[in-house]
Amino acid sequence: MSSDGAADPAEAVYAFVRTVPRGRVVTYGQIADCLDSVRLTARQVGTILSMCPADAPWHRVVGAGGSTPISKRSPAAALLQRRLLEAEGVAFLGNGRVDMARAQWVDAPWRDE
DNA sequence: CGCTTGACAGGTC
DNA sequence: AGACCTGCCAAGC
Repeated sequence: MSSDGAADPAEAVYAFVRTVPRGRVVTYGQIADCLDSVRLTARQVGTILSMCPADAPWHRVVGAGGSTPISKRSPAAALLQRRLLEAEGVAFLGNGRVDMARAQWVDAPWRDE
């Protein structure tokens, strides 16, 4: 129905986070790296996610290292995120960080380490 | 058209 | 270990 369709980077981000399975998280940079089709940067992902609609599991998106930068803007949002993630079975570290080693979801085109 | 801002990332001090 | 700087790139004014 629209001529643009996939030209909307925001929709690509929402679509990506929707593909994240329950109990798994992704980082802003990871999204930007996988969505190279829309040439996004980690910053844009965050900005877009800030407008995130209710149908996008934004709580599965965390910063690098499993931190939640939203905590400075909205501590309530960070708490909600942690709540939702814990409810999904995501492992948390003692300092309020996600256990990336276990919860970070890796898509196919992940480079060799 | 250009400066400012921004849910980031990584490095340095 | 916390504070500060740069790079990235797009959207807003």
